[in-house]
Amino acid sequence: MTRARIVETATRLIDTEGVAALTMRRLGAALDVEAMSLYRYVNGREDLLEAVVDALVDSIEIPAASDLQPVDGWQAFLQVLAHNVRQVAIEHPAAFPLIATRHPAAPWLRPPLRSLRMVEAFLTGLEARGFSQRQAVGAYRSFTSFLLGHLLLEAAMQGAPLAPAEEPLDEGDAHVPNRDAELDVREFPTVARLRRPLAEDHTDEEFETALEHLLVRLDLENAQ
Amino acid sequence: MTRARIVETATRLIDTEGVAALTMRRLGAALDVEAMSLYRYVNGREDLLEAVVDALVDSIEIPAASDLQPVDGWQAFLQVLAHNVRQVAIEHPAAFPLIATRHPAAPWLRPPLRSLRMVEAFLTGLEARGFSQRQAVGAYRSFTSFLLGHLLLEAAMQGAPLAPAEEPLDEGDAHVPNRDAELDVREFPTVARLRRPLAEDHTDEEFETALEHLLVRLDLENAQ
DNA sequence: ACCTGAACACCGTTCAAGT
DNA sequence: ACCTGAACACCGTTCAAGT
Repeated sequence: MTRARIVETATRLIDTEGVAALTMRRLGAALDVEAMSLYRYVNGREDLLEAVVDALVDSIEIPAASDLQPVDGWQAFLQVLAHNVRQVAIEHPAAFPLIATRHPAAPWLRPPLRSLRMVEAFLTGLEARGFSQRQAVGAYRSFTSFLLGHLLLEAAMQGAPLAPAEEPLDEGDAHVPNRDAELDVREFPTVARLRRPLAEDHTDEEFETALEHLLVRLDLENAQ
Repeated sequence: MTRARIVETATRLIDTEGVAALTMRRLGAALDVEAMSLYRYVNGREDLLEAVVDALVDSIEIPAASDLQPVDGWQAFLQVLAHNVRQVAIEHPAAFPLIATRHPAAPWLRPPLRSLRMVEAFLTGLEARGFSQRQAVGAYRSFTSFLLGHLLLEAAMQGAPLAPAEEPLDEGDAHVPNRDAELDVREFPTVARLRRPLAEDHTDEEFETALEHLLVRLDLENAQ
């Protein structure tokens, strides 16, 4: 029994059954131990969640110089890093929101790159590829905002089936928000008309093109 | 006692004491009523949270034609809308993450514009200002991603003081993540060096320039 | 019609006690 | 050194009973 093992199975429990299902007692059971034993390794539930987040962030692979072609510059660095973060988000759709939601220790540790190790690697990575100090810091800000927006949306859409369909109240049936199939064409004609294009899933291209645009933007700012 | 009043005080409770403090029993007490009474108006805690989110989303002001100058086009529409969403996020820093985290009813209801009314207004607003169907849908996607990333980061940074400082474990003191003041210069030299620029708060300009860039990008895509 | 008391199952957490 | 039983305070939720 180690803290690492606890964090591991906690992460798995979250990913398979949702954050709400992560209970000290259930986690204990999953580890064949009583809940109270966990308090030897973990400072309560909050500390456990924090540890899960830290482990997830630490599992993001940072592209080393050897991973990239010698000709590649910062663009390749950010490209690869972005996809590595995305991979973690996709692998842990239920746990990823925790990364976004829990307040980081310092105000400049921005999710999802919210660890000192991560920030250090990011900044040195960009400075090594020609960014000035201000440019590197600015890129850290834009890059994190970009990742958070896209990946949280992606994760939220994945987790949908986990939420048990809720029954509407008996009373007030009149104003239950319309679900999927039954859409009030009178009240929302435009949504009804654009139903098809709205329903299409373009997550991959969206991420790709938004990333591309961010890189262009950074390039322009650096040239100025 | 109405559902609206319940949702209202629930929102206030969340904003002042955090989501974890929103308990059926405490909410009841805040309304001078036993917790069980709430079940007449609300289908359990989950339904209540959903209602809080819906109310927040509905409170976002959508710029009407009369709010804008006649010469203003879609750019002004998106500018004003973006700032209105941001205002709600800033007024409810603790509640805003709920908007981002809870799965919307339909996969194309993207936070933070996650209501039919909102999507309808957004799409008609853009179509009325010259967007094609595809362009309007594309803009809905980029715009929501942009808002989510920026506003969630902003909200997360605001809420920081709410989180009670956690004591590190007695054992394993060696690898407690360094907090603010005591930063290991050896291990994280670049972060230490860029300490100053990193600590600066540029939330406003960031939002402004990122929004500006998004508008430019949409303009380019529309021209193609 | 609206509120409540009592009850149940399930939490997080502490601590003295076991091995 | 590590795990546990018992206990406490606090949850969400149901339902029969009150007014």
